[in-house]
Amino acid sequence: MAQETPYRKLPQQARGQQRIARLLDAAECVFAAVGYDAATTNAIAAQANTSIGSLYQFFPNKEALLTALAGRYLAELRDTLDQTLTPETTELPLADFLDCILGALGSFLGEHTSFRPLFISARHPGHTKDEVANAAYELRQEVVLRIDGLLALRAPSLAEADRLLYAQVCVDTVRGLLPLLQATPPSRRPRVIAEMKRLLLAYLAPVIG
Amino acid sequence: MAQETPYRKLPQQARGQQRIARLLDAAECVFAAVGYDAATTNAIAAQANTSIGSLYQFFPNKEALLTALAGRYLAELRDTLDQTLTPETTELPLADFLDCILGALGSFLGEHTSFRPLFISARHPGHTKDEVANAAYELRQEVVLRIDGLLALRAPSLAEADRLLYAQVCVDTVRGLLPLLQATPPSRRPRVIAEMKRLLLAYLAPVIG
Amino acid sequence: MAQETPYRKLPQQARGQQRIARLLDAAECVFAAVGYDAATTNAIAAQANTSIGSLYQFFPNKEALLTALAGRYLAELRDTLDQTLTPETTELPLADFLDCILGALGSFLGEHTSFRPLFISARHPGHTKDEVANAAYELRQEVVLRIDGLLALRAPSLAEADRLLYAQVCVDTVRGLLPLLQATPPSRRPRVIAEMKRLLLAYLAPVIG
Amino acid sequence: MAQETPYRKLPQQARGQQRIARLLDAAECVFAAVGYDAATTNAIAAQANTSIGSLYQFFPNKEALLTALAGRYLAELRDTLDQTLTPETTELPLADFLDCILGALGSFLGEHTSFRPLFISARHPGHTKDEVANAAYELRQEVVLRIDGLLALRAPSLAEADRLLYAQVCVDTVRGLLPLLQATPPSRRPRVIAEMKRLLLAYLAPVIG
DNA sequence: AATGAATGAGAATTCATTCAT
DNA sequence: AATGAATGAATTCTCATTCAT
Repeated sequence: MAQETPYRKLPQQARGQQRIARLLDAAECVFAAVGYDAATTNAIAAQANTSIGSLYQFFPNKEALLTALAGRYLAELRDTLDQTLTPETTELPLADFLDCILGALGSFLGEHTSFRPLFISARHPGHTKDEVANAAYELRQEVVLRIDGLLALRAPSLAEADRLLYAQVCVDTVRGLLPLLQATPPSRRPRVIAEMKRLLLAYLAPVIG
Repeated sequence: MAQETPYRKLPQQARGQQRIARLLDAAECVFAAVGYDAATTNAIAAQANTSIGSLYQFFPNKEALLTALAGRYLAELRDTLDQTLTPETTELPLADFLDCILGALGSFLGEHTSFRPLFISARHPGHTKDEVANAAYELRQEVVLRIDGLLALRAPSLAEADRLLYAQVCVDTVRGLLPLLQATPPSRRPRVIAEMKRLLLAYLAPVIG
Repeated sequence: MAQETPYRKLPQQARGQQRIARLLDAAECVFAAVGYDAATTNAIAAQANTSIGSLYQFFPNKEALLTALAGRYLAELRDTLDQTLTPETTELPLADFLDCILGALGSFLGEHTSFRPLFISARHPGHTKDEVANAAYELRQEVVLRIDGLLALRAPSLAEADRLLYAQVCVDTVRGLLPLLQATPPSRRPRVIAEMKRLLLAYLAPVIG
Repeated sequence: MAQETPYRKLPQQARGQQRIARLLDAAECVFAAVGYDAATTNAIAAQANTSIGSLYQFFPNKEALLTALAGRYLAELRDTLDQTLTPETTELPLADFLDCILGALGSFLGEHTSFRPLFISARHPGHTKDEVANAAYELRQEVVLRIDGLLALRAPSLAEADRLLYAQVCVDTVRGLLPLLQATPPSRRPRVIAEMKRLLLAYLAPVIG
């Protein structure tokens, strides 16, 4: 889970920091537009208003952009979760607790559109080189661990293995339903979200107090 | 849903029929090994022990291989579902009913390992050219419609729109959980499957008799 | 100028003769539609409602189709010229004589649309493999020799070399002007043809009685 | 007549400018040797001592090379015509006037051997994608317009439409005769050129003062 | 550091021609 | 003879990555 830093060199100067941020913004934009495979490093450099040479000054290869982008998402995701999922959340009734979690995730997804493919993408066993899926896995695991932590507070008597399983099932269920949510016209999305909550509530209620 | 036949020409000779099958087998194999994007038509031809020219005699391009493969899966899937999901299934208690459905899908997935990526792959809004996701969508919709049909028999009083939504939620939930199942070591898979069933049962019980 | 017969084998049976004719018709059609280079032998076979195998039964390669087609044109051209350019033509005033020649060539071109590219195409020195240009050259030479023959009757005192040069200049001039004629909207074509005649008349009058 | 610049990107570095020139030289050479259709981009890159990647860095496709080459010819042609066809030329007797024009064109053709195929090539109606013919058309039209302009000075009383037609007839006549000139052994070329002049003079004398 | 030109392996696809049936 | 499947060299073009300036 711990990974080498994807950067070729950490720039000391502020200008470099900005350039990295611009490159990541560009990568986010291009990945979101055409997908990781179809994205070209030249297009990313162009989108960032830099030269391809500069891109490779900071990132050793295309995958490093993805990794760094995932890292940035991870940091932002942690921030969001830190702010919305406090230990007090644990005290809420289960339905409200779920609302909190789904709300936090939902707003994050809403604000980081290109995060969605990363969050959704599934690992295909065998495709060892599916960088997107690997990066996605790590991001989801972060959410899983958060939820696991909250469940631990809320239902201390649960066995650790069970708790982790419940958390994973919840996250993967949400992941599975996200495309349906996307494909649904906005007017009918609340209904889908309601189903999502009902599903998770029905699943968790028997095991969580 | 029905699409133009992806074949360039339907071979009149038996030899050609076999070669098409061999090419599809090869495509299945290569797609499963490295994914659609990374798969090369040359690799597929080689895997099929044919020349690249023969491949293009029957398939106008790489996408056609995927489409044809999805078509073959669809036909086989229909067969499997026809055999395992009879109207009588409807009479079973909900838990057994779910066992049937999940069992059918599970055995199909088990026998067609490279079908899984297709079944799992999600559409990323915006990537209009994501052929895998598009093909996957059609395959899943077939399952959705089957389940919808069964639900109609089982709970005739349900509104059609609700029924379809329930079916979609179930299928996408399973889709979401499949990677978890894959990533779980075989010894612990029964537990995951049990959770899957519990999840779906808890979701459906309140709305299905 | 004499060339090997382009046919792989001269079919004894009438059926084969017909098939050859059909193939040449098809080649004419396809060459006219997309040009020699872009024409594919498969397209020609398809247009002829035959199999590619049959095509190669009669023609050893693509060039042979062109050669045979040129041969057929040559025969037809000779027929046309035989009928329209009789020795009596020689007796006419020069203007009427030119009318005859241009009329004969014009009607032939009108009836054999795909003959035009062949007639027009120029040899590019150096492109030794420009089959179209080579075939075209032979066709034009036939016309040159005819005109030369007529000039010999009409102006017996001319030196042979001069006569041939005059004939060649006339033919190449017409060849040069044909694209202009084609590009001119039909309503204005008579004007272009009139210029063509004026040009040739002004050229020949001083040297031909 | 003005067309989009065929270049993919205008190189900012001097090195790139040189490389473009080298690539165009190579294209000129290869086109001249085997013709546009048979020329391969790899051969052009090799001839230019560059990698195929560099070629595509500057030219998006093979046609762009032709277009750029035609553009270069056009610029050079304009220069040549500017220098040789001054308004004073108009004052000369018609025979000398023709000498000037043919001389200018002749020397240009002599110095740019691979320009000839471009200048000669005819549009075949229907072959919409005949890039060579299209490029050739533009080059010839430049000459036509130049001659038209000179005729306007020389014979101001001519109707514009007539003038343009005369100019076109002259250019296409020359175009038609060029292959004959090429095919003639050098020793006899002056004779052919003399005929060419006699032809044009006889054509123009009645209409131009 | 920054730029962007240079590289070339590798991808998809075509098509003339051969050959098994 | 007829059919059409099989072949594979050849072609155009891409793009991750390196390197000279």
